[in-house]
Amino acid sequence: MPEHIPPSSSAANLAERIRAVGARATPARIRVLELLSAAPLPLSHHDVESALGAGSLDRVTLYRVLDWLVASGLAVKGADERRVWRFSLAGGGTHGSHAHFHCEGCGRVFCLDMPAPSPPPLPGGFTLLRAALDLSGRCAQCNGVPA
Amino acid sequence: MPEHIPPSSSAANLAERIRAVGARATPARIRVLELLSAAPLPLSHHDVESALGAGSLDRVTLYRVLDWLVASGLAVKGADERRVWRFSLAGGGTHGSHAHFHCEGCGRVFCLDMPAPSPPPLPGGFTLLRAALDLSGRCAQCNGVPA
DNA sequence: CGCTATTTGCAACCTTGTTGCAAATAGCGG
DNA sequence: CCGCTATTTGCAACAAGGTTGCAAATAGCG
Repeated sequence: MPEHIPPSSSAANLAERIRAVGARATPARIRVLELLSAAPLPLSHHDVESALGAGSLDRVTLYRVLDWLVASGLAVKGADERRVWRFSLAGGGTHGSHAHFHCEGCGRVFCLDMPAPSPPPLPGGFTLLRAALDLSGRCAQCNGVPA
Repeated sequence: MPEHIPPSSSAANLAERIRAVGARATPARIRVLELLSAAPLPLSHHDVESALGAGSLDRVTLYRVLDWLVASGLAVKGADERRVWRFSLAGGGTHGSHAHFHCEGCGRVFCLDMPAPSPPPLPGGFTLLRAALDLSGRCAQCNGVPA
């Protein structure tokens, strides 16, 4: 979720944003939010832990802070290709409509820019939150085509 | 992977297919293959374990059988939205064109009949094997709509 | 400054997945 | 049909990632 221009990443402003969702602006939350604001890519729990300096924040507290960020809508959580949870600031990119190509050879995922698929009809009672076109096959490299 | 007409799912034929890749046709492998053949959707390790009856097959053996199936090309492995590994028979279903709906509430997956999205342009050297439209949101039950 | 609900840290625990090794066995040749 | 050996299985132990309960610390109110 590359969103390189967060609204404001000063500690004071972050504290403000935290209080805005009705919670206490604690050092732990501010520091984690600062990190996420500065990160060009989604961070894993481990990334955050080591960026803060191991032991500087309890492992469990970090899990709770990250989950709280997601629950309060300040961050979003998604699994990467290696099934590691990664967190990034919310709001940034609704991510528009785009497709993923998954290579069955090397397992890498490529993002393709392409028009959104037309929203399909759903059974009654179902609500749609997200739609993704997932393609799979073999990438150029796995097909032996040089980059 | 709803492919309801697997090449052949009789135990004898599955044993044949296992020997064809140069390995021993053991009960564990045959039973797991049978399950995957019959499954309309990719199964998790846990799904298989409980379908076989807990304890009927050692936990570790099942991990090994599943990984062996993937290594030998009989099955494919992929992570679902909840980061759970799911296994399905390889090759079997070109799967036609249809979409999956993933409920973010209960985690269930529903198959929707719908026309295939038009095949998008791929970068040079890439080959397309499969295309799936993956929708997510909340199912009727999780929305409180009675069946 | 004092109070209380919210957060934190800790210790223990669960789940998922892996490793090493001894016992069982598929499938070969006789 | 029988024995043999490489392959599989089951077990026990371990490791990473994640969760829970509870007592101690503290943000932010008046």
